[in-house]
Amino acid sequence: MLSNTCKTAIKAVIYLASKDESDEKSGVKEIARYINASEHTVSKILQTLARQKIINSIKGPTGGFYITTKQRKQPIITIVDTIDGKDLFDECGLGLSKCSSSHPCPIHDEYKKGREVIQKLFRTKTINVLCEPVESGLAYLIG
Amino acid sequence: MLSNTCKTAIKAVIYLASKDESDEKSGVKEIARYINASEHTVSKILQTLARQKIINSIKGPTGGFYITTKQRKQPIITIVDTIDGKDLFDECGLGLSKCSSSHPCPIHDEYKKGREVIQKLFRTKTINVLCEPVESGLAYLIG
DNA sequence: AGAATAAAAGTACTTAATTACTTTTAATAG
DNA sequence: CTATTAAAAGTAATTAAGTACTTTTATTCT
Repeated sequence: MLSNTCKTAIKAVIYLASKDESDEKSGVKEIARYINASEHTVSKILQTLARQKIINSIKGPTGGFYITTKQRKQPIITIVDTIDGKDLFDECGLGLSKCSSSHPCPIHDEYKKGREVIQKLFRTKTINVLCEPVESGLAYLIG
Repeated sequence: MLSNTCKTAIKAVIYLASKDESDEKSGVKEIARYINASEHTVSKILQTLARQKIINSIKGPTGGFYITTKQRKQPIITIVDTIDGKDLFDECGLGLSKCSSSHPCPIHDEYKKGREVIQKLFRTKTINVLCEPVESGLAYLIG
């Protein structure tokens, strides 16, 4: 469903959002180590997200990436849209080019039903929600 | 969700299954032209499917690919499993490695709900079902 | 049997996705 | 104001997915 890059993006954002202080900054090295991904990959992804104002970045010593309280209220779909593109949830399940609601393929409606559950999930659940189990630590999720 | 190769596979099988006669054989050229895909790609895919006995092939003149009445009763998932692999529907929606039903991530249950609608669809709908609108022709679907 | 046909199979090429490396720029601390 | 730190940005290398080409093998028809 989601690309690997997008999954890494979500993990990195979860890590940032798991910080108690809204302005606590994390370096790429630290994040990459924790989520077990390549430093280079993580920095590329976080740069992209920062450009879209989904997270923030500060250069220089004591710099790093962080996410504000307000930004934590964004739905997860903002990450997905930025990394995987906006039409991930719009295509026919079988890739039939001429399938549409007015000319549906035999599985159109049922596929749509499933897809919409997932889409709604990404639209309504916020980044905050992903950090809920933070009391018991996030290691079991993204470590 | 499905890879492009897998979508092409499904289209090719729909084309085969749209033939009235169970033993009516179609050549790669004809199939590829109809579903608007590369001949080479289509033949690779069909060879794979034939090896898995999802469809059949006969060499030589008057040869080609075909699908029996019995094979048309197979669920679509057999194609998906063969082309995209068996664990397409088993992963966590966010790619969190340690997410599981006993240690679910915050969106685990809801994501699973959506995924299972789609999975069930592929498990229960047969190849036959995809050809139901055959009376009005398949052109609007795969042409 | 020999020629012709069409899939099988193996190989090579192309493109896109992912990962790695290098240089530049901004910010801070001494 | 210089050195250091860390992200930004651009480039290059790798990997995987998809597409193209070539040779082989089985089958049928003459």
